[in-house]
Amino acid sequence: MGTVPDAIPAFKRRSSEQTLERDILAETPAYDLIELFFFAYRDFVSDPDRILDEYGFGRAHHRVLHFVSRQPGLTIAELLDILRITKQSLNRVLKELIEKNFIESRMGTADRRQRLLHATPQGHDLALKLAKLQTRRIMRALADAEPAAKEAVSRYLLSLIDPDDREHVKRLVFGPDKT
Amino acid sequence: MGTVPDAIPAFKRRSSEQTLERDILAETPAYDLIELFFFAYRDFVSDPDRILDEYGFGRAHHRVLHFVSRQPGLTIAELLDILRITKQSLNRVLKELIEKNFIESRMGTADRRQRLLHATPQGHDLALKLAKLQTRRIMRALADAEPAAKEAVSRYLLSLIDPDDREHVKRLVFGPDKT
DNA sequence: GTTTTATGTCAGCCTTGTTGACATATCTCA
DNA sequence: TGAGATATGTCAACAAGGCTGACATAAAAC
Repeated sequence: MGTVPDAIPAFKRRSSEQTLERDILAETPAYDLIELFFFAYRDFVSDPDRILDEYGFGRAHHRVLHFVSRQPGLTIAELLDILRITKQSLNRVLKELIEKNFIESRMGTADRRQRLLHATPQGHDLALKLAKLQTRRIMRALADAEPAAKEAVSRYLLSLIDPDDREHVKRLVFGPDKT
Repeated sequence: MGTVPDAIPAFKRRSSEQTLERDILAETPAYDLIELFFFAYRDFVSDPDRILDEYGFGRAHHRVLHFVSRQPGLTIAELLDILRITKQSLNRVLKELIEKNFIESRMGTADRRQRLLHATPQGHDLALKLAKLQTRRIMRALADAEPAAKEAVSRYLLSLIDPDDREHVKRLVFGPDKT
């Protein structure tokens, strides 16, 4: 089947490695991973929907609240960079989150043009509630897997991200301390 | 740090296992996996956007074309079940795909009320082009990883899906033959 | 003091989701 | 065979959350 002769076992590579190489060259579509990613993400983001509905929020609000709650003092520019939307789109949902007292916007101290965003106690509560909900799903999935799976999945997801952004995301996700 | 004494090494469990258990009990948010999933999906679905634009299509068209191309003879009902949208939403994009000759709708033979959807050659070409684009990203990510990563990632994504849907998705993704 | 930067805001448009109501053809079953 | 269920199509209205373009303000930077 492969291009490597069977005669010399030492030269025989593992089957998955052969498969990988063949797929890269032929670009055989990875339908399984494409579709599983679609279905998994669909269900993953749907968990918080019910709760958000109760507050009159949508997924856009969730994303904003999540990152502000995770990184107190986040600026508008940084948030725009994370979400990759326009400031007009951001402003619509951010305004609502501020009006309903889930997020607070403080003037920057070093640079007074900046707005430093902070979640209010109410905002942190909601963000945590939603994160726990998604964590439950993640933990259930990891419980089925080998202990090494979490590391493998993390690496894989990180490698899917645009190379230019990878360092940025690493700092964001794992903290600026970790090398 | 742990609750298990260091004195008897045999009782010491692996660190990742301890971590997992603690996180399940305390529901410590899995911020890393939550956020990596967000960033990875953001970049993953953005690849096809440019190409779709050239055809005047959006992501909704992509999803429809993908599943029809993958499963010739798919019915409207089955497609609605996969995408979890309303028939009105589906119809809008499906109509455009049919008008522009990327998808063909044939009357069912056994049940003539059904529409059996098929990608045209043009439709298959576009679907394949988009799938290859996403596959390139996936393969680059897997190339960084150990050979066992693909299996681990597949399992993880599948386990993230709602339990009720898992069998359905399995059949869809891996084919109805595989047990 | 001029220019650049960070943010806010108005107005309008697009895609893609929603609900509700109703029409048609076909199948199923008593 | 005739009543009801089913698969699909369609009209209308609406909402969320993207987008562009234009313009305003305050503060920083040079």
